[in-house]
Amino acid sequence: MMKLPGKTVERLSEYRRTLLECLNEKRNFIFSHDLAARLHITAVQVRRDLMLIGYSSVLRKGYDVRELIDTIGKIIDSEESMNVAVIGIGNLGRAVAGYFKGKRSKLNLVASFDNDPQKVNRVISGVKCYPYTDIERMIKELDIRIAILTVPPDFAREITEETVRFGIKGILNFTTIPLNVPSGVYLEEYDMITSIEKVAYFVKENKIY
Amino acid sequence: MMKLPGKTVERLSEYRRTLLECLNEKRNFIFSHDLAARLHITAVQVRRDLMLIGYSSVLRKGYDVRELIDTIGKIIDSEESMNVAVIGIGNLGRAVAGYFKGKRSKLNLVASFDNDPQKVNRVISGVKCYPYTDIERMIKELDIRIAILTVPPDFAREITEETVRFGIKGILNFTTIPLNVPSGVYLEEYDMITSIEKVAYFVKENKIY
DNA sequence: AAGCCAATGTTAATAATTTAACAATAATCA
DNA sequence: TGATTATTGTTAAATTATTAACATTGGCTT
Repeated sequence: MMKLPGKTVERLSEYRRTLLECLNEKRNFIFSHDLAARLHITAVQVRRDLMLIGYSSVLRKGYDVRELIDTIGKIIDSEESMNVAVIGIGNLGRAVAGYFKGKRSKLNLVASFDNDPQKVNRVISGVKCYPYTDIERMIKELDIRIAILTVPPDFAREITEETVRFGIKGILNFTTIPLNVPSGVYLEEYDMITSIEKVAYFVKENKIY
Repeated sequence: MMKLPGKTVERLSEYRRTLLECLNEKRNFIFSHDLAARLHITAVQVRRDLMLIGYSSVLRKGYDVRELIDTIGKIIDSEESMNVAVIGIGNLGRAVAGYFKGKRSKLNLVASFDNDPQKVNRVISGVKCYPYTDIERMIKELDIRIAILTVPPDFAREITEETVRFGIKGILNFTTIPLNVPSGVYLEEYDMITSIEKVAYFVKENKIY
């Protein structure tokens, strides 16, 4: 399987999320245009993405929800499950940890890290919290591949450098500090202020006050 | 000023954030390639975006940091400040509220909403929390234009319908439920699971275990 | 002060992404 | 059963976004 465009990967994740909702609703089949409508995109987009991953429905009663969930999993999930840690278990860190609960998928949240003595060595939002001094040991012991960074900005660069040195291969950075990582490490950054400012801009431009 | 592409708006927000960091570092001028490097994009991208907003540096000693911050503000901020509310003041809601603290900009977080009796009528992360029953009154009284949605998924659709009915013009949806809003209301959605799955996918594809 | 250098603004080219168009085909129904 | 409809997979076109190319210009050097 050729490497997919990032945009397509994102949508596949969204398709799966939506399909799982369908299962909840006891819907076993879904048309491309239904799936599209739920995600505010076009049916062509859906069909094209599924084409890219080589999925065919055969039936004309829409896609088999369960089957498609599986197919998407085969593409975007890793063979065995991958371990994840949240670094900085403040409000955002706990929110992230909460999102993992009850979520299927091959991603296991196996640890969090923080320095607050109130938190260290306790289970918070379902994950054990370790002190930063244990980070090297735990990354190796638990085979952690992905770090979700929710630390205060001042601390972001330092901790990133460490996690990378200790073997982390992917970072999702929620801090406001842009990071630099060596090649071979995948970095995804998200700044919620940017999203809010974007909303504000388009609200302003609509001028429907 | 013509309406800008969403991508450019996002980058402008990021430019400003970076420029504010520059001020912290007592840097008063910055070259396009410096700014670009900090954000992992190209210098051409920066120059092109600035061209779009009609900014010229005149100097060849880089952009005047303060001036550029102002210019970006003139483009992406609204004339008077715009009021924002966080709906659902759980972990994620508190994290969002925390991000607002110490942030300049024309966006004021003026309220949060929740139904937990532990939270209602108290100040949490710097904002007063109101019960959902007050939502109509407060949106109008405080002239709230933007809602940041951080409620449990089951509640997302219902509360969205209400906020829109009561006059909200922009929604940033952090829940896992895709929303539908009438035209005239701007909707931005972000699902952190998608980001994490994207990271996992590219880690897997790199295959540098 | 003349000439070089470095950085900019802008147009043109390229690449990526989305959308449109349409042929193919299973399901439906007269 | 045969025609019709609805939906799919896929190629081609259009759009959007990024990058390259380059002329311009202020500053610096000698």
